[in-house]
Amino acid sequence: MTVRTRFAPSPTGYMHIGGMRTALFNWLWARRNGGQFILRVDDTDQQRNLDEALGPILDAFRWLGLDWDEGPEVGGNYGPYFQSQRRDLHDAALDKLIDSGAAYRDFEPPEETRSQREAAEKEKRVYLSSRVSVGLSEVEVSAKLTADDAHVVRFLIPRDRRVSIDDNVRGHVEWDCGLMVDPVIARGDGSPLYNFATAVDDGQLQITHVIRAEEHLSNTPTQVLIHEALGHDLPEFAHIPFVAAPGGKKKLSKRDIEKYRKSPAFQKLFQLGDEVLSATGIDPAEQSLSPVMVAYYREVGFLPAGVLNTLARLGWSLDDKTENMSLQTLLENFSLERVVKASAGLDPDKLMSYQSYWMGRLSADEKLKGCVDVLVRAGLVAEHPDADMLALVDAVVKLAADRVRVFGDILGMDEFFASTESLRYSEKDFQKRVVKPEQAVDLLRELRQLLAVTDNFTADAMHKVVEEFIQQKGIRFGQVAPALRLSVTGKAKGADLFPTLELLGREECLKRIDRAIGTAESMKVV
RNA sequence: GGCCCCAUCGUCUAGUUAGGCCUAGGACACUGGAUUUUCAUUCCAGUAACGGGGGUUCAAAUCCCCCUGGGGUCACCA
Repeated sequence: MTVRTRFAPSPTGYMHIGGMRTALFNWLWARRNGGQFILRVDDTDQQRNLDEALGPILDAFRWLGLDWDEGPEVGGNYGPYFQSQRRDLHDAALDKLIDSGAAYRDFEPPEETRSQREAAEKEKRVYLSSRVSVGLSEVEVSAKLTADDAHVVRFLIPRDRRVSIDDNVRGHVEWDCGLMVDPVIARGDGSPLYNFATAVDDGQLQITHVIRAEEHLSNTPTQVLIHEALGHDLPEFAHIPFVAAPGGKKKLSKRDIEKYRKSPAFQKLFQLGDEVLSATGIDPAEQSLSPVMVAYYREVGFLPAGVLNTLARLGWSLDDKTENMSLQTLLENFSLERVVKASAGLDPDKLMSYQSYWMGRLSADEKLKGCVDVLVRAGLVAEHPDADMLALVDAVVKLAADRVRVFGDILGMDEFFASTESLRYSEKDFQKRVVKPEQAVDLLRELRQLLAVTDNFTADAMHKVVEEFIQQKGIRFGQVAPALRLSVTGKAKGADLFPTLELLGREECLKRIDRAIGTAESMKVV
């Protein structure tokens, strides 16, 4: 039998990173077994703007390179792939269940049901459906239907049974039906509810493996029972652990973003993200983007490979030592057997480590393209840059290769793209390395004269000049380099100093040094 | 609270199905050192875990029981 897996997102306007991991495992399992991966959109609730709500989800799949064999945009033989358009299927299944007596129309007022439930809770007794409507005769039921009495359809739980599954991750799990409430499977108007619609759809779509997050485990007995009543072959189940928040054990959730912002484990990621996002004109506080969403990583300049690698290693391992895995490697080795049972916290440090690894293996062309893209978005480089600009960016990227872990890091090297006037100095560092040290400004002035007259303004030549200068003065390199770097780049850290000077060019360097000297002196006077 | 799930370094994990090769391996993070005339990179080294208690056995991280702890879920949401 062909393996068929599915991912069934509700169109929420964003793709959750944990959901993406579930989707990845589904995709991997289908592809590994030469089967099909299906995207079904669970939009039972009337969606306001489907494009807006579904677009970001499909974008996330495309970005990561996960294709789907059936679903939105591509169609397929088991469609429609929007749950809202499958109503006739649900209706037919509902009729079947009612006719066979597996489900019943419940006319009990909701308030009554609720108060019974509350009473049971108060008395610490298990609540079970009253089933008063089950005793109604056919004539009574049709009378009530004709009178348009409000009702819901409930599935009749066989209370004398136990349901069990042999979960591909969790092993044998069993439930006592005698403890289960008859679940509502459809509203009075016949519109289906999740547990029911899912069973109908999974059956009709011939899904062989339901791979989903652990929080769905408690829905499983109901769905199994509905599958049975509908005469479906039961799919295999695999309940994978959910993705937890960094440093915690709780499910990673969009609602807790503000909490995450303050969490030490998340700090560095947020800081990086805030810098890149605000530089590219996105307000990070607006919450339209956060590390809970896949799009966040794309905007900050992560690589699909880095994100994919991180996701795959969250709850799964190939063996006792393999860490860096491409999608291809994952594809060749993925197995449900090696999925871990315990929930796993997303670790931003490890994410960054995988990311750096894959960034390091990226071709020069792709790296350049990614960096240019961010620079353009940040307005540091004009759209459709000319060859000179491309060459400059390329040179910067190569010069600072180790520093560009995500494309957004290139924004931290704005000194190469800023003019003398617009270059910003880190005030604190400027004080510390230029203003405060005794002779810093004097040394800088002398050095400036030397740099102004070297034959070639190359890294090597400059290196030699500075070398001779400090020997002659009897000082250490550390007494001139920091001030020089700060004057020219505005920062205390950066790529190799001399190649940086060369890249900036003599004229620009001298202007910046002059500006720095001027600024430092005016500060000293005050 | 009911039901269900889970439990190895700070974190992600290997080892648990077939008990001995485990004085518990790897990775990230952290600390120290080397290289780098700055920062970063790179390299080397180090710190660091089987939640507790009972069994079974010649032998238990691995099997059984209990406890503790953590988590998920309990809608006419999906």
